[in-house]
Amino acid sequence: MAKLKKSIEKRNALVKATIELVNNNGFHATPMSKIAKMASVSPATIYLYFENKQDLVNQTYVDMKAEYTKYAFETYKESMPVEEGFKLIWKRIADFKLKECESAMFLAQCDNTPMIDESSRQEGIKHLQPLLDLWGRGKKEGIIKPMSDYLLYAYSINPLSFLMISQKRGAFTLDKTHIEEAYEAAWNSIKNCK
Amino acid sequence: MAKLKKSIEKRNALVKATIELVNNNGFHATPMSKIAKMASVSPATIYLYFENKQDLVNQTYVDMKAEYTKYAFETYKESMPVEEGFKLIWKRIADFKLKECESAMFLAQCDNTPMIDESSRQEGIKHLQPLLDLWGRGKKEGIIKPMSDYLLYAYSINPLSFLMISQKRGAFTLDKTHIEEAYEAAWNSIKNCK
DNA sequence: AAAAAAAGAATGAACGTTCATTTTTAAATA
DNA sequence: TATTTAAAAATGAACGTTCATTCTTTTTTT
Repeated sequence: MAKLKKSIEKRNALVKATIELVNNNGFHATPMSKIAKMASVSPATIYLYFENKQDLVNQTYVDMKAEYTKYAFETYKESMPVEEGFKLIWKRIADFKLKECESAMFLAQCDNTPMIDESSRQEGIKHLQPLLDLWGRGKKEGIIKPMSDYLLYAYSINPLSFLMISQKRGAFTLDKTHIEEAYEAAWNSIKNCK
Repeated sequence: MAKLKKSIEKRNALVKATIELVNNNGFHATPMSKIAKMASVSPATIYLYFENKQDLVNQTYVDMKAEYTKYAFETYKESMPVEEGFKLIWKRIADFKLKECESAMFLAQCDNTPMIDESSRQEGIKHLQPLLDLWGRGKKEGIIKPMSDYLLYAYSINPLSFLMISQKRGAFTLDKTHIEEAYEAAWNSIKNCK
């Protein structure tokens, strides 16, 4: 239970190394020994902080999901009008995916593979609640299409992951103009056209 | 070089087993021995058809990408008007992701991880050319927003991957109505609003 | 009967994890 | 404050296992 006292910096270094190695080589090609080396730690030390490799990846996922949503909702207030609130959150998310590109890449990889345990995945989803609440409000007010949240997410949020990955692969560069265009496309796809 | 003559059924069984195991367990947890067992073949036999594990996964990826795009463009003709052509291709893609769910899942996993060699990834991209040509035509005619192809893809095609994965995870079910809504959202996000 | 294909068993390397030991930290004592 | 001491944290080497791949033999095909 009480696994605290131990150096939080060491834990962070391990999480960071995990992200970097999994991003670049994939889960299947990131041995614990490399993670340890990159974190300047003995392989045995990893097991003081994490149960095993799966636990390390699970915790890294949940940690990053929390960081991601914390950033996304930091400046949002439930009192905001729907459109303003959505724009704000959307921009924060776009911002995060550009600035904290490593974390975002790792999340994208986890979300599209079976590498994370189902329970950790569920835990990650919980953090998105404020956005779902905002959409619920938007639907009630007739501002947002009365669609499944999955559809709303697929069209207004998820495309950013694809763009981020394309950018990371060097295929193209996501600049300010692109972000504006992307926001328009996102909003157009979920807003209720009168 | 000439690796033909050998049973094509055996090769297909290996590719199919690879897809199923990687989909369910991830690359890191699909040993060659399991692939062999599922394909009812000796582990050594795999090496008559593929150079090594990486080559097996690469070829599986390129094969599935070819199948995917063949299906997507099968009924499309370049003589079609832009909007009609897009709708047709979009529906075929949606159809493929629902019917050939296993292949589509595998492709999604490959596209979001570093598990495929860059050269195979490039080869896979080539197959999308007809869609890019259609978009080029649409932009010239002022029907489609003058955006980067990456943005067009991110908003009009890629969301289907997210929906497919959500469906596969049992989170929700993608029915006929959803597909119609999804098409509207896709078209709204890329069409040029006058 | 020769060649090609397939098989199962064998191999060596790499991996996740643990063990035995040392080093560091912090509390207790003088 | 300086010294001692016990617990906690950290380590490198070792362990047992699993894996991708190869080797040798058998089966199938031509």
